[in-house]
Order: sequence, then structure tokens, then C-alpha cells
Amino acid sequence: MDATGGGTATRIREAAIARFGRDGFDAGLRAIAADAGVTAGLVVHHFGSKDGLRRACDARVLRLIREEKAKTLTSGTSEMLLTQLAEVERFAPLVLYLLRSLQAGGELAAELIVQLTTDAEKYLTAGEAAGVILPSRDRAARARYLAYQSAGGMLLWFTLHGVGAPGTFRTAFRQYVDEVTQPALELFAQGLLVDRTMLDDFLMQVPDPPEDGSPSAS
Amino acid sequence: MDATGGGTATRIREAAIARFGRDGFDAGLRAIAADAGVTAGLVVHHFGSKDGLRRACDARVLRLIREEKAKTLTSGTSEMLLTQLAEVERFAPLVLYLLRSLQAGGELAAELIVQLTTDAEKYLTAGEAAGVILPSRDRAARARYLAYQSAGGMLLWFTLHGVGAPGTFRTAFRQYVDEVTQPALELFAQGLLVDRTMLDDFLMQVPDPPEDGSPSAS
DNA sequence: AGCTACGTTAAACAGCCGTTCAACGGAAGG
DNA sequence: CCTTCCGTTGAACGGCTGTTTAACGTAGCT
Repeated sequence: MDATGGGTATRIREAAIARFGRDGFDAGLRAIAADAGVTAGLVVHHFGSKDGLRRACDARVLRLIREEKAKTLTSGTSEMLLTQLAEVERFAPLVLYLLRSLQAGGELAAELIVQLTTDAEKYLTAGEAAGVILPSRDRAARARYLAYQSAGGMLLWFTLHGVGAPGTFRTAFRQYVDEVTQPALELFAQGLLVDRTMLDDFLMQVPDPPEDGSPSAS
Repeated sequence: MDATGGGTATRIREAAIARFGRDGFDAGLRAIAADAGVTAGLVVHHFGSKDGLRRACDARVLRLIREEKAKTLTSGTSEMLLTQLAEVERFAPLVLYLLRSLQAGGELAAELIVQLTTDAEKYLTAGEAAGVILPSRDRAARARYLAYQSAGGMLLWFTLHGVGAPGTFRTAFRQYVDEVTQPALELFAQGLLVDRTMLDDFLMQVPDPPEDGSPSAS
């Protein structure tokens, strides 16, 4: 029932994820139904409404993310990242769906950013403990900043480069990584400014550094 | 003819910019027409089609940007930035329209990113010449990276915080700046990593540094 | 005055949308 | 065998979309 090959409802949901990822959430029910080889009426019969279908897709994608993340955590640590990057096209429909979600906003997008922020904060903590990452005055704010910037930059890049057509994803993703890696590493390794005067000036204006683990914003 | 108070077509265009900014480009012609106090037929009579109206809005917004940018360049340099930030709500409809353009893609969005990238590169060049910014191995790539990250991060933040309702803009913008400034300054001033091993490892794998002024990507 | 041109409206049109309904087919259970 | 249920279909409905068309009024020109 839960296997990949399974029932008609599963096939419809999978087709919806792919179609939503390609065309955005304005895609029609009839197009999705045609992709799944069924009729529009059957879709709403199984999922109640288009919004129900959307929520089912969101739940499915969120579940896949959690499963894949758990799989990554239990298995390798560093080299796994490269192999996962290599088989990124296997996750192309999922990533496209996620990008559309970020583009449209909504609960799944918010949850994704929360997860990205949480993960980033973990990595920052581990990196500081290992002595490879400089500590921040507000680790939570830094994690949130990094999550928004990286996800938003990728979203904007894919939006402007008109991603969506099948088969384009792997090439586009590779190009994006190629364009971004060096400037990002440069910025992370040496910063941008030669001294700290701008930062210190700002810190003089904002006199309260956060002290304990309380979050710095909602 | 070009003044703000002017003709009906101008009023329709202005209403369209505001409505597109609030509701996105899926907003109906009748809603725009009602905002302008006219009928839907008149809109298409003046602009040919909805796409014509959209193009007119794009052109108008682009013209406003160029005018405002020229005004900023000819007048003050640094303190002007703060006063301009203070009266940001005067440009709220324009910025909302721009965010919707970035969200949807298209020519205006691409042009905007090009302008941001070009400006960033100028600032980087000036900063390097003044000795306050560390030079990059690929200044164009760095400028493009910064443009995508900053614009994309802001776009994503506003998308997830459901901006669009009138009057919300100033508060939301202020909150975004407050959240982003410190982590960004920290990152720009000190970077993220304690040493350059990751950067050097990457530079070893990619043996060709760009040499002259030729762009590093299309 | 008559004519023309233009801004403007209201109504109608075709098309797509999500959703509803009645009916059909086949399999399962009594 | 008959019945009951469930997956599935095709057609229909109301509503919204962008666009077209005919008509109306008015201003300006001859």
C-alpha cells in the first residue's frame, strides 16, 4: 500500500508532485489527472479537493525529506554528500516541488526553512566545538540568516533560469553549484572587509548582545 | 501627460502596479479596473491585452528605478542611504511589484538582477581601491553571488512572512533589516571559518583562475 | 449643424477552472 | 444468485478569466 508501485491514489499524488514542480501550483487538476492516466473527478474523489491533494503532496514530500535526512545521518558523513549530490536528479521532482513551495509560501515552505535553520545551527555548534568555525554573537540569528540567504539565492537563481523542464534539472543544478561555490567559500574563509570597523560601529549602536539560549526573534 | 495626476491610462497603470504587488500577477483585470474606477474593457482598450499592461508596468517600474538611482548618485552618498531607508514606504508599491517580479521571473526580474550585479561590482571595485574590501579571485562571480543571495534572501523572507497587505510593508522591512544586519556584518567582517584550508582545497581542485576582465559566466 | 474621432461602458463570448452528480463495471460477501 | 460496495468515468454546473463587440456620449473640427 505504501510501496512505490502501489495504488492509484499514490500514482496521482506522484504525478501531482511532478506536475506542481514543473508548472507551479496553478497547474490544473485535469493536467495532473491526465499525467496519472485518470480523470479529474477521481482526483477530488480520492483527495477531497485540490487543496487536499496539495496537502497530501506536502505531507509526502516532508516525509521523504525526513526519511532521507535520517538515512544520511545514520550512514556516512562527509563523502556521502558528494554521492548524494551526484544522484541529485533522482530527487529532481522533489526539489522542484520544494522550490515551488518556497516560491509560493505556505506551511511546507515555513517548515523547510525551520528545518534548514535548525540544521545550520547544529552544524555551526559542531563546527565551533571542533574549532573550525568562528563563534557568533548570536548563533540562532546567524543560522537563520544563512538559511534564508542560501535557500533564497538558490530559489531566485532557479526562477530566473527558468527551471522546470524535465532533464534540465541536473545541468542547472550543477551550473548553480559551480557558480556559487567559489564566491561562497571565499566569503566564508576570508570575509569581505579588511577590518572590523563597520561591525564594531554597528555593535556600538546596538548595545545588547543576547546572553542565554533564548531565540533572538520569533 | 507624464505628471502623476494625469490621464486615465496612467491611473490604470498605477493601480495595476499596486494590485500586482499586493496580489501577484494572477490578479484579475476586473479587480485592477475597479481599483482605477474604470471597466475591464477599457484596460485592454488602452494596453491591448493583460500582457501589454504588464509590460507597461515593467517599463514604468524600470524607469522609476533608473530615475531614483540617478537621483541618489547625483545627490548625497552615505547619509542619503538612511533617509532613503526611512522613506521606504513611499516606494512600497514599487518594491512590492519588484518582489513579485522576482517571484515570477521574467525580463524585468532578470534586468533587475543584472543591475544589482553591476552595481555590486562597482561598489566592490571602489571598495578594493579604497582598501576596505578584500580583493576576490573573480570579482564578477562575487558580485553575482552577492546579488543573488541578498535579493533571494529578501524575496524568500518577504514571501514567508506573507507581505502584501498595505501598511505592513514598513514594519516588515524594518524587521528584516534588523534581523539581517548583524549576521551579515559579522560574516562580511570576519567570515565564518577560522582558516583557509577549505578554500585552498577547493582552489587546488579548480586550477584556472580568471585572468582578465572577461566574464566568468553568461 | 453635421461629422468624425475618441474615451468609456455594458454585455456577451469562448475557455478554463474546481467541484458535483448520476451512472457504469466489477469484485467481494451474504 | 443477488446485493452491496468501491473505484472510475463522462457529463454537467457555476464561476471566473481575458478578450471582443456594439452602442453611447461627448468633445473638437469643418
